[in-house]
Amino acid sequence: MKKKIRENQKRGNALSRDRVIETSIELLNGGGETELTFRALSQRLDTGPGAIYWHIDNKSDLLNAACDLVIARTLNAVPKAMAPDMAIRAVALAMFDMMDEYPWIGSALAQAGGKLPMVRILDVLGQQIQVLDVPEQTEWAAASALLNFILGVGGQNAANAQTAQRENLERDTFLGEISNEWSKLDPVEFPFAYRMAPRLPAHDDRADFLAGIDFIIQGLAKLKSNPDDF
Amino acid sequence: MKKKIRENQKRGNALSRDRVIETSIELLNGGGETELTFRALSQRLDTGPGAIYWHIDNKSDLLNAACDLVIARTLNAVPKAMAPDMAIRAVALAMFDMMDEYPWIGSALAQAGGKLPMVRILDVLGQQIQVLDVPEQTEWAAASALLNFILGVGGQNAANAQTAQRENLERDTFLGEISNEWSKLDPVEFPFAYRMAPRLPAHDDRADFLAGIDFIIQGLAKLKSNPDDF
DNA sequence: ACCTGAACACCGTTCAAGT
DNA sequence: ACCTGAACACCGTTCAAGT
Repeated sequence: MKKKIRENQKRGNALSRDRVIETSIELLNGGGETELTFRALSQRLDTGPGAIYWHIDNKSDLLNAACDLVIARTLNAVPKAMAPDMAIRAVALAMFDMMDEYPWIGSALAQAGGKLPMVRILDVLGQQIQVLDVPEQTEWAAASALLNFILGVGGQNAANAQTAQRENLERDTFLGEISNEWSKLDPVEFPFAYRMAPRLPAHDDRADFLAGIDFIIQGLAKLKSNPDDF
Repeated sequence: MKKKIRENQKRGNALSRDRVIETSIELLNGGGETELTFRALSQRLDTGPGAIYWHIDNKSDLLNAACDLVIARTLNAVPKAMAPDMAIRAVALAMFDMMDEYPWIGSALAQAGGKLPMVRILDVLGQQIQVLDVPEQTEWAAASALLNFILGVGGQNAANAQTAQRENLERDTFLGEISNEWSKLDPVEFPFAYRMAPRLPAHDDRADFLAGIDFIIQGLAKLKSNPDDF
């Protein structure tokens, strides 16, 4: 039996942190978090699982780095030369669209507290908040309110995508199922959900997201004009 | 060797869905998600792993049920006979305190899209939104903005708790570490985070959370008085 | 310095067999 | 109807051994 030749290093196919991360992103984009295993990854990189550990600390480091790369690229592509409130909307929408297209990002972000990917988003938001000229002691609360709302939406989106994948459903039929479940709830115990059930399938996630961002921005504006309310 | 007698069923120790869930909550409260395994659970219930599957579909069903029980109890204990905006604050704070004490709740919520525990929170918020008398087509956006913000904070809290546990740190020293990392960031690339770093250790999570809720409520109020802005 | 791949210590889940 | 516990098909991670 011929020995398998795999001298990647000498043939210019050398493993590198960047290649590991790029390939991880391919796997994640393709099939979500479930697809990213050290075995699948090493197979695609034509190497052994152990080799990856030379370039990466552990799985959470890997997920974090993959997430960070995608977020940095996305944030860089957002034009920000506009009024601060518009820039905040633009950044938020870019995050929404990214997490909508690649749900794994939302759950990766949820796992990385205070880490670089999160800090990137926070910082861009915070810069605009500064331009908005809110009182200094509320800058942090404002930026992290926006961030936490974005992370919350991204997390829910990721959870929905994963359930839909597990149950092998299209996104639309998945929403239909939830609507159906909600309409079977006790209208006395769950009046709101029961009432919202029929609206669920037709509603526009993206518009709702933007409305949420607007609530926060408007709340900030009100604080500026009426600081005694706070 | 004496045969181990374990006729739980006949001795009044019969397994039941409720007992499985209560015991799961004990494990989760004790050591977070890492502690909840079918092996640990079956050991504590003095049975085999397979027995649990007679009462429960799978792990996500289990986590969901545990989460739902805690949330239902917490929500029931919140007094809501007050002005709607105050009731919203009370509910939100109750959620915050619960997720602060038991971080696993935040991550369990993040995994359960559209499921009962989430619907409970949404519904209580939505009921108060209705009393607030916002335009009908923004009720949903308002309730889900509040919900997503709460879920975002809970998710971050859970992530922080887990990192702190993994690195065996107290909550305070953990914040100190993050502050330290942020102060080493490039102040040109991350001006906001760099500037916030020194404030991080002393800041009040709970107050920031409440401020975020207030931004949204104030944004809603502004919408009411000035609907053309939207 | 970097890679290999078998081995380790876990998981959730299944299922034939028991009572 | 309910429980038992070995077995299955996976994981992430380690590490002696290679180049």
